[in-house]
Amino acid sequence: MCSDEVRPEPREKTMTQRTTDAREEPATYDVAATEQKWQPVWEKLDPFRADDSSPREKRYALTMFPYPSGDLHMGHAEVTALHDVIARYWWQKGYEVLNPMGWDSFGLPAENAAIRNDAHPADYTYGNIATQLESFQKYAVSFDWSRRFNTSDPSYYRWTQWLFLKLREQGLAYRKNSPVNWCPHDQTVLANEQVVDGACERCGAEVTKRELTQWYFRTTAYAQELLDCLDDLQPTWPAKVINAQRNWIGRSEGAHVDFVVEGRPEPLTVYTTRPDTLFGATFMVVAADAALAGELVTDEHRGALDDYLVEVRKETEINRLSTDRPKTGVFLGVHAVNPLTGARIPVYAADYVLADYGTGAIMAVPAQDQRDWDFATAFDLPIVRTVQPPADWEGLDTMAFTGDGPAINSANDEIDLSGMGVVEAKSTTIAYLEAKSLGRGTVNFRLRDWLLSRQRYWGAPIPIIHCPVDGEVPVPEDQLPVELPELRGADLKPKGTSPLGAATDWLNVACPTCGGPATRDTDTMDTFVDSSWYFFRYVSPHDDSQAFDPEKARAWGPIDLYVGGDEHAVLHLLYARFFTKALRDIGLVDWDEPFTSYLSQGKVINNGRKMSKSLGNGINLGDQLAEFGVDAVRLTLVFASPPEDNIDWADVSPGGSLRFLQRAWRLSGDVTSEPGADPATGDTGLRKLTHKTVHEAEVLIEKHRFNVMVARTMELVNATRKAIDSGSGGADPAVREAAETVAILLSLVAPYTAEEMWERLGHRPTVARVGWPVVDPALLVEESVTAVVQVQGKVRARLEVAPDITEGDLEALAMDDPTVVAAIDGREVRKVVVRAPKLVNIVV
RNA sequence: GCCCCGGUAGACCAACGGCAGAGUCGAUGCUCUCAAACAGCAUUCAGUGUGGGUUCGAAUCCCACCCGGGGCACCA
Repeated sequence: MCSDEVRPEPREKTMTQRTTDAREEPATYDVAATEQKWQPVWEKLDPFRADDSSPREKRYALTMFPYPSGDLHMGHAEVTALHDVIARYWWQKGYEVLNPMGWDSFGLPAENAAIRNDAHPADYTYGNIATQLESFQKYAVSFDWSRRFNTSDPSYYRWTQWLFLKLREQGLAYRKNSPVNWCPHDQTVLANEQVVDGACERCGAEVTKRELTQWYFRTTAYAQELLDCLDDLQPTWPAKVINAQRNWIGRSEGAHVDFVVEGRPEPLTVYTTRPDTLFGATFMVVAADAALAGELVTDEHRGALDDYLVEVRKETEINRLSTDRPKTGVFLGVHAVNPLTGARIPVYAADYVLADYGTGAIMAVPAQDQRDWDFATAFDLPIVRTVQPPADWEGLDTMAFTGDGPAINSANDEIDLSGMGVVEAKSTTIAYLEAKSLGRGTVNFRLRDWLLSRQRYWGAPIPIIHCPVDGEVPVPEDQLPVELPELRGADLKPKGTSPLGAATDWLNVACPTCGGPATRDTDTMDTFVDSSWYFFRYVSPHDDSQAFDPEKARAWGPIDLYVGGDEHAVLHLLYARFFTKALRDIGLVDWDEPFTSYLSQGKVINNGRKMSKSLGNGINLGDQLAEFGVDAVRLTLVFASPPEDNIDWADVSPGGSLRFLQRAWRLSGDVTSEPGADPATGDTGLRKLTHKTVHEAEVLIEKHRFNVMVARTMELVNATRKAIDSGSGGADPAVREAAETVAILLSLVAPYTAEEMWERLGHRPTVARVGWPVVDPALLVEESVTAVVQVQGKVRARLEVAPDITEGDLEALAMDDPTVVAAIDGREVRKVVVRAPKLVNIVV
């Protein structure tokens, strides 16, 4: 660290007890000793074990399970601290809470680390899991550890494989040959969701395309439902996640239009969102890398297409996505006929049209589409305006007009769109095309099927056997799991084909159908498959007869609250939603959606920047915990801001958090009444605040305003301190009630401090399960409130009035007030707005 | 370019359309101390990004713009 001099003093000074004066209570408690003291006690009490047969109402709280790369970091600390507020609150409120944790332990980092260190991915993985488990336990999150599992355990991935086969039976998993995203660094294919701005989501390498036969999940089968259900999730999911998913699914409405191609029996069908502009279609473009291009091209032009394809395949995704790149393409030597104008229009192949969207072909309308305009300009093709731009529009000779306006040049003997706006012209055209069987209105989605095979080692093998006679044969269920071959000492370096192919003993098997020689599928599944169903497994994690127990799934689920980062806004959350719907249709569950509500937490950053090795601004969680203790770090993370905001570690003060915790703890030493003392005999003012605080804390926790809940707890601590020092004193039972309430409130955020307080208050552990304080409604009622009297919106007087004062009484009182009378100054009162009991506004 | 979210004291953040300030950090001063740390007490500082509108009344609702964050994007 570079700033040693300005850092807080070492631990002994800030954290140990002060024992200078034997008569005085110690001013602070020893954080490290407290942590060591309570961990074994809690382990023995096991207070967070979820009981399937409990009669209490059930709640399922889930936080994203970690990938085991090294020890826990600030991000884990934040998400679990926030999540634990809710989970512990639910326990206190009397629910039976399922709050499980495990590890998402398949994946590339383990494999890459193994390659670097000449070790085995399993060693790296299980070593890190042990480290993280220990850290989690010290961090005192209310997880039910009896339910933990790892996705890389054969007892888990057996069921990942089984579910794959179930989806395949339903036609939801299939293999096809297609141009796919290829990461040249990791030497594997990637799903669409894993390509970010043309680069590999994991390693950042520029993605290229390859033509490969791969396994897919048919996510598009649920495109509409995935979109529709977002409406139901809207109130309980963050807007940004809903928005991201909507954009990703990308529904659009338009039409399929059939074009007759000269010398070809079947039509060339295009998808367009602007059927109203069909009169302006002056040429057509098919995706250069689509099979269609090869089918359409004449022999004369085939050479040119092949040359062009070589160029196209060389382009990286990043270049291809650049919109200011000049348009390129080749003429295919064929013509089609515009069904409305009868014009003969040329057909081109170009790389600005995508093979896997719509039909892989478009009608080009240069006057109303900028991309088509650019192509038409480059290839000197005709441009016909069919929407009239406004008179003062300056793009008339230079660009496409995509706005609304009256249709022009849009009439033939049978249909006349002239003067219609875009919306009307669209529906009129679609109706005409449908009547003439030339096309039909249709809906299209941007969402693609999920490419799930990976050419890497550390994942669940795809349970398929390829037989020269029987083709794709599923591995029989009783032979699951298909275990990963050990391949210890083998070369796992990415070679573009799966390392599993090298395990010949494993590879070669008898075909389950015909018994002849066959080979296993050598690809492994994307690790997002593992995490798409893990929340089901937690309901019956040790069941070796089924993936999960449907009865228990019904009893616990769906998940009441899911907490995680928004880097998974589309990836994991969309896949998990897809899996849930697929499993529902298979009949395994009755949930439509897995996550009833979702809390997306911000990131922990430092000095305005993301923490990173290269910037050297990383904050090490272990160091923070050693310096300030678990509770202070947790409190800091919860208190810093609303959960969804980023936390800049440079803006917060774990030292301040520790000081607050010590202040709170000190209350427990100053309480001199006995446990069970009747608070009703105590100071009413403090009691009112205590009950109000509990009441507000409930509302705030349910609204996920944890930072404000902590602020309210701080207020209660301050008021209790004041009561002890200069109020009713430490013997007042109301002070005990307040201190005990503080301990319970803190049990959600600072479990060690809360437990220590609870013990000093004369109770036995654990404070985490004593139950939420019962609010006495009588104590929430104020005897008097301050009413504000405004004249012309300016505050002129304050009146102490009864909370149930009538509007008439309040108005009379206000009009009698001398300062108000002075402010009115004899002017005519035009209007009096009364909002009893809080406000009167007099307008003159 | 299209779509979401946000902008309040020096910093982090609060405020059912009704007194802009709950809490924390920082700074400053004081008390305690031989001195310091710890602790305690007190003080400090914004009129809510900008401009309009609705309203008796706007940080809050509406419109436009600016700035920041995020999603989508050669998706026809």
